[in-house]
Amino acid sequence: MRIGEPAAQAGMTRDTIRFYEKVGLVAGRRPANGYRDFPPETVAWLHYVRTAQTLGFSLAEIARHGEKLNDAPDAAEALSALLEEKIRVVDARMAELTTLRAELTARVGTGCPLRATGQAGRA
Amino acid sequence: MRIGEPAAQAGMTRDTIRFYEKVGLVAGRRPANGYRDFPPETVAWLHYVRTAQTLGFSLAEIARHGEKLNDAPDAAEALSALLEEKIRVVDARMAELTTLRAELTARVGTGCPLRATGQAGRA
DNA sequence: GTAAAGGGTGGAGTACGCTCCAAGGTCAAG
DNA sequence: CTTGACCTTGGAGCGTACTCCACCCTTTAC
Repeated sequence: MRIGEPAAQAGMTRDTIRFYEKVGLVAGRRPANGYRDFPPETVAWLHYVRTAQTLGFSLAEIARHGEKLNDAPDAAEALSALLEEKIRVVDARMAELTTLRAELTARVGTGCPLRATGQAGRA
Repeated sequence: MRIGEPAAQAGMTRDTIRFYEKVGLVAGRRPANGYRDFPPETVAWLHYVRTAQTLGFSLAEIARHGEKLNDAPDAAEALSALLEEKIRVVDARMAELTTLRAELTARVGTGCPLRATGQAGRA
Protein backbone atom coordinates (compact mmCIF):
# COMPACT_ATOMS: atom_id res chain seq x y z
CA MET A 1 0.00 0.00 0.00
CA ARG A 2 1.12 3.52 -0.60
CA ILE A 3 1.26 5.94 2.28
CA GLY A 4 -2.26 7.33 2.01
CA GLU A 5 -3.97 4.09 2.81
CA PRO A 6 -2.39 3.26 6.16
CA ALA A 7 -2.71 6.92 7.04
CA ALA A 8 -6.44 6.91 6.41
CA GLN A 9 -7.02 3.55 8.05
CA ALA A 10 -5.03 4.36 11.15
CA GLY A 11 -6.43 7.87 11.38
CA MET A 12 -3.22 9.78 11.02
CA THR A 13 -1.70 12.05 8.44
CA ARG A 14 0.83 10.99 5.85
CA ASP A 15 3.25 13.37 7.52
CA THR A 16 2.92 11.45 10.74
CA ILE A 17 3.72 8.19 9.01
CA ARG A 18 6.75 9.73 7.34
CA PHE A 19 7.82 10.97 10.72
CA TYR A 20 7.36 7.49 12.16
CA GLU A 21 9.47 6.07 9.38
CA LYS A 22 12.16 8.60 10.17
CA VAL A 23 12.31 7.52 13.79
CA GLY A 24 12.25 3.85 12.84
CA LEU A 25 8.74 3.07 13.96
CA VAL A 26 7.54 1.80 10.61
CA ALA A 27 9.34 0.57 7.53
CA GLY A 28 8.40 -0.26 3.98
CA ARG A 29 9.88 -1.01 0.61
CA ARG A 30 10.84 1.55 -1.96
CA PRO A 31 10.05 0.54 -5.51
CA ALA A 32 11.66 2.28 -8.46
CA ASN A 33 9.20 5.16 -8.50
CA GLY A 34 10.29 6.32 -5.06
CA TYR A 35 6.89 5.85 -3.49
CA ARG A 36 6.78 4.10 -0.14
CA ASP A 37 5.16 0.67 -0.22
CA PHE A 38 3.87 -0.67 3.08
CA PRO A 39 2.72 -4.20 3.84
CA PRO A 40 -0.90 -4.56 5.04
CA GLU A 41 0.21 -5.35 8.61
CA THR A 42 1.37 -1.79 8.90
CA VAL A 43 -2.17 -0.68 9.59
CA ALA A 44 -2.48 -2.99 12.58
CA TRP A 45 0.94 -1.93 13.76
CA LEU A 46 -0.04 1.72 13.60
CA HIS A 47 -3.14 1.00 15.66
CA TYR A 48 -0.91 -0.74 18.12
CA VAL A 49 1.37 2.27 18.24
CA ARG A 50 -1.58 4.49 19.10
CA THR A 51 -2.70 2.12 21.83
CA ALA A 52 0.76 1.96 23.33
CA GLN A 53 0.92 5.74 23.22
CA THR A 54 -2.24 6.10 25.23
CA LEU A 55 -0.54 3.79 27.73
CA GLY A 56 2.09 6.42 28.10
CA PHE A 57 4.85 4.77 26.14
CA SER A 58 7.09 7.01 24.11
CA LEU A 59 7.63 6.38 20.45
CA ALA A 60 11.19 5.30 21.24
CA GLU A 61 9.94 2.68 23.67
CA ILE A 62 7.37 1.46 21.21
CA ALA A 63 10.03 1.16 18.55
CA ARG A 64 12.16 -0.90 20.94
CA HIS A 65 9.20 -3.18 21.61
CA GLY A 66 8.77 -3.65 17.90
CA GLU A 67 12.39 -4.62 17.49
CA LYS A 68 12.22 -7.06 20.34
CA LEU A 69 9.21 -8.67 18.75
CA ASN A 70 10.95 -9.00 15.43
CA ASP A 71 14.08 -10.42 16.98
CA ALA A 72 12.38 -12.88 19.25
CA PRO A 73 12.52 -16.54 18.23
CA ASP A 74 9.03 -17.00 19.56
CA ALA A 75 7.13 -13.86 18.74
CA ALA A 76 4.01 -14.90 20.62
CA GLU A 77 5.94 -15.52 23.78
CA ALA A 78 8.00 -12.37 23.51
CA LEU A 79 4.85 -10.47 23.00
CA SER A 80 3.10 -11.90 25.99
CA ALA A 81 6.12 -10.90 28.04
CA LEU A 82 5.94 -7.38 26.72
CA LEU A 83 2.25 -7.15 27.38
CA GLU A 84 2.75 -8.36 30.90
CA GLU A 85 5.42 -5.75 31.38
CA LYS A 86 3.03 -3.13 30.13
CA ILE A 87 0.35 -4.34 32.47
CA ARG A 88 2.75 -3.86 35.35
CA VAL A 89 3.37 -0.31 34.15
CA VAL A 90 -0.34 0.33 33.98
CA ASP A 91 -0.80 -1.08 37.46
CA ALA A 92 1.95 1.14 38.79
CA ARG A 93 0.39 4.15 37.16
CA MET A 94 -2.97 3.31 38.65
CA ALA A 95 -1.48 2.92 42.09
CA GLU A 96 0.05 6.34 41.73
CA LEU A 97 -3.28 7.81 40.76
CA THR A 98 -4.94 6.11 43.68
CA THR A 99 -2.48 7.76 46.02
CA LEU A 100 -3.03 11.13 44.45
CA ARG A 101 -6.75 10.70 44.60
CA ALA A 102 -6.56 9.95 48.30
CA GLU A 103 -4.43 13.01 48.80
CA LEU A 104 -6.90 15.18 46.95
CA THR A 105 -9.83 13.75 48.83
CA ALA A 106 -8.09 14.41 52.10
CA ARG A 107 -7.66 18.03 51.17
CA VAL A 108 -11.20 18.71 50.06
CA GLY A 109 -12.78 20.84 52.70
CA THR A 110 -9.63 21.44 54.69
CA GLY A 111 -9.57 25.00 53.45
CA CYS A 112 -5.85 24.98 53.02
CA PRO A 113 -4.68 22.85 50.17
CA LEU A 114 -1.45 24.72 49.82
CA ARG A 115 -0.29 23.65 53.17
CA ALA A 116 0.91 20.10 52.90
CA THR A 117 -1.16 17.38 54.47
CA GLY A 118 1.42 14.94 55.62
CA GLN A 119 3.98 14.48 52.89
CA ALA A 120 1.72 15.91 50.25
CA GLY A 121 3.52 17.92 47.68
CA ARG A 122 6.46 15.62 47.36
CA ALA A 123 4.37 13.13 45.48
CA MET B 1 12.90 34.68 50.60
CA ARG B 2 15.27 34.92 47.72
CA ILE B 3 15.05 32.43 44.91
CA GLY B 4 17.46 29.85 46.29
CA GLU B 5 15.35 28.97 49.29
CA PRO B 6 12.10 27.99 47.59
CA ALA B 7 14.19 26.23 44.98
CA ALA B 8 15.95 24.09 47.55
CA GLN B 9 12.82 23.46 49.59
CA ALA B 10 10.71 22.49 46.64
CA GLY B 11 13.48 20.49 45.05
CA MET B 12 13.84 22.42 41.85
CA THR B 13 16.45 24.62 40.30
CA ARG B 14 16.44 28.40 40.39
CA ASP B 15 16.14 28.30 36.64
CA THR B 16 12.92 26.37 36.94
CA ILE B 17 11.48 28.95 39.29
CA ARG B 18 12.49 31.76 36.99
CA PHE B 19 10.81 29.85 34.21
CA TYR B 20 7.69 29.46 36.31
CA GLU B 21 7.69 33.17 36.97
CA LYS B 22 7.94 33.81 33.26
CA VAL B 23 4.87 31.70 32.57
CA GLY B 24 2.96 33.27 35.45
CA LEU B 25 3.01 30.31 37.77
CA VAL B 26 4.69 32.12 40.64
CA ALA B 27 5.15 35.77 41.50
CA GLY B 28 7.14 37.77 43.97
CA ARG B 29 8.18 41.29 44.80
CA ARG B 30 11.22 43.01 43.41
CA PRO B 31 13.03 45.16 45.93
CA ALA B 32 15.50 47.80 44.82
CA ASN B 33 18.40 45.41 44.42
CA GLY B 34 16.62 43.53 41.67
CA TYR B 35 16.54 40.24 43.54
CA ARG B 36 13.28 38.34 43.58
CA ASP B 37 11.58 38.18 46.95
CA PHE B 38 9.06 35.39 47.46
CA PRO B 39 6.60 35.00 50.30
CA PRO B 40 6.93 31.81 52.37
CA GLU B 41 3.74 30.32 50.88
CA THR B 42 5.58 30.01 47.64
CA VAL B 43 7.20 26.83 48.85
CA ALA B 44 3.84 25.17 49.49
CA TRP B 45 2.60 26.43 46.19
CA LEU B 46 5.54 24.92 44.38
CA HIS B 47 4.89 21.58 46.05
CA TYR B 48 1.33 21.87 44.93
CA VAL B 49 2.48 22.56 41.39
CA ARG B 50 4.54 19.38 41.43
CA THR B 51 1.62 17.38 42.74
CA ALA B 52 -0.69 18.75 40.10
CA GLN B 53 1.89 17.94 37.46
CA THR B 54 2.03 14.32 38.48
CA LEU B 55 -1.73 14.37 38.05
CA GLY B 56 -1.15 15.22 34.46
CA PHE B 57 -2.05 18.88 34.58
CA SER B 58 -0.06 21.21 32.38
CA LEU B 59 1.59 24.28 33.81
CA ALA B 60 -0.95 26.42 32.00
CA GLU B 61 -3.81 24.59 33.68
CA ILE B 62 -2.16 24.85 37.06
CA ALA B 63 -1.67 28.57 36.55
CA ARG B 64 -5.37 28.91 35.74
CA HIS B 65 -6.25 27.04 38.90
CA GLY B 66 -4.07 29.38 40.87
CA GLU B 67 -5.84 32.40 39.43
CA LYS B 68 -9.24 30.96 40.15
CA LEU B 69 -8.20 30.40 43.74
CA ASN B 70 -6.98 33.95 44.10
CA ASP B 71 -10.10 35.42 42.56
CA ALA B 72 -12.57 33.33 44.50
CA PRO B 73 -14.47 35.09 47.30
CA ASP B 74 -14.29 31.92 49.33
CA ALA B 75 -10.95 30.37 48.65
CA ALA B 76 -11.67 27.23 50.64
CA GLU B 77 -14.82 26.54 48.70
CA ALA B 78 -13.26 27.31 45.34
CA LEU B 79 -10.46 25.00 46.20
CA SER B 80 -12.68 22.14 47.17
CA ALA B 81 -14.42 22.55 43.85
CA LEU B 82 -11.12 22.41 42.03
CA LEU B 83 -10.03 19.38 43.95
CA GLU B 84 -13.25 17.63 43.18
CA GLU B 85 -12.76 18.47 39.55
CA LYS B 86 -9.30 16.98 39.70
CA ILE B 87 -10.60 13.89 41.36
CA ARG B 88 -12.97 13.43 38.47
CA VAL B 89 -10.03 13.75 36.10
CA VAL B 90 -8.11 11.14 38.06
CA ASP B 91 -11.10 8.83 38.01
CA ALA B 92 -11.44 9.24 34.27
CA ARG B 93 -7.77 8.51 33.77
CA MET B 94 -8.03 5.41 35.91
CA ALA B 95 -11.01 4.17 33.98
CA GLU B 96 -9.03 4.61 30.81
CA LEU B 97 -6.15 2.63 32.24
CA THR B 98 -8.51 -0.08 33.37
CA THR B 99 -9.79 -0.42 29.83
CA LEU B 100 -6.29 -0.57 28.46
CA ARG B 101 -5.28 -3.12 31.02
CA ALA B 102 -8.18 -5.32 30.07
CA GLU B 103 -7.22 -4.98 26.44
CA LEU B 104 -3.66 -5.97 27.18
CA THR B 105 -4.72 -8.89 29.30
CA ALA B 106 -6.97 -10.09 26.55
CA ARG B 107 -4.08 -10.08 24.16
CA VAL B 108 -1.62 -11.94 26.34
CA GLY B 109 -1.22 -15.38 24.88
CA THR B 110 -3.22 -14.70 21.76
CA GLY B 111 -0.02 -14.65 19.77
CA CYS B 112 -1.24 -11.84 17.61
CA PRO B 113 -1.23 -8.49 19.32
CA LEU B 114 -0.98 -6.61 16.10
CA ARG B 115 -4.31 -7.81 14.97
CA ALA B 116 -6.95 -5.82 16.74
CA THR B 117 -9.09 -7.55 19.33
CA GLY B 118 -12.43 -5.88 19.01
CA GLN B 119 -11.92 -2.17 18.78
CA ALA B 120 -8.42 -2.32 20.10
CA GLY B 121 -6.11 0.15 18.54
CA ARG B 122 -8.63 2.92 18.41
CA ALA B 123 -8.33 3.46 22.11
C1' DG C 1 38.92 45.36 50.66
C1' DT C 2 38.36 41.21 48.61
C1' DA C 3 36.60 36.88 47.52
C1' DA C 4 32.99 33.65 47.31
C1' DA C 5 28.24 32.71 47.26
C1' DG C 6 24.22 33.84 45.36
C1' DG C 7 21.35 36.53 42.09
C1' DG C 8 20.17 38.95 37.53
C1' DT C 9 19.55 38.90 32.18
C1' DG C 10 18.85 37.32 27.49
C1' DG C 11 19.22 33.85 24.51
C1' DA C 12 20.43 29.31 22.79
C1' DG C 13 19.65 24.42 23.07
C1' DT C 14 17.12 19.95 24.15
C1' DA C 15 13.65 16.29 23.74
C1' DC C 16 9.18 14.88 22.11
C1' DG C 17 5.78 14.53 18.61
C1' DC C 18 4.18 16.23 15.34
C1' DT C 19 2.51 19.77 11.51
C1' DC C 20 2.91 22.61 7.57
C1' DC C 21 5.04 24.26 3.49
C1' DA C 22 7.13 24.86 -1.13
C1' DA C 23 8.84 22.85 -5.04
C1' DG C 24 8.71 19.12 -7.77
C1' DG C 25 7.94 14.05 -9.57
C1' DT C 26 4.39 10.05 -10.75
C1' DC C 27 0.29 7.96 -12.01
C1' DA C 28 -4.56 7.05 -13.71
C1' DA C 29 -8.46 8.83 -16.16
C1' DG C 30 -10.61 11.15 -19.94
C1' DC D 1 -1.65 14.99 -23.42
C1' DT D 2 -3.38 17.36 -19.85
C1' DT D 3 -5.54 17.41 -15.40
C1' DG D 4 -5.75 16.19 -10.81
C1' DA D 5 -4.87 13.13 -7.18
C1' DC D 6 -1.17 11.34 -4.82
C1' DC D 7 3.54 11.02 -3.93
C1' DT D 8 8.54 12.88 -2.97
C1' DT D 9 12.06 15.87 -0.31
C1' DG D 10 14.14 19.10 2.97
C1' DG D 11 13.47 22.27 6.19
C1' DA D 12 10.99 25.44 9.17
C1' DG D 13 7.90 25.99 13.06
C1' DC D 14 5.19 24.84 17.26
C1' DG D 15 4.03 23.78 22.20
C1' DT D 16 5.64 21.91 26.56
C1' DA D 17 8.89 22.09 30.11
C1' DC D 18 12.83 22.86 31.09
C1' DT D 19 18.25 23.41 31.17
C1' DC D 20 22.48 25.63 30.44
C1' DC D 21 25.33 29.43 29.28
C1' DA D 22 28.02 33.75 29.46
C1' DC D 23 28.46 37.82 31.46
C1' DC D 24 27.54 40.97 35.03
C1' DC D 25 25.86 42.71 39.66
C1' DT D 26 24.85 42.26 45.01
C1' DT D 27 25.49 40.47 49.33
C1' DT D 28 28.03 38.30 52.96
C1' DA D 29 31.93 36.79 55.48
C1' DC D 30 36.58 37.41 56.71
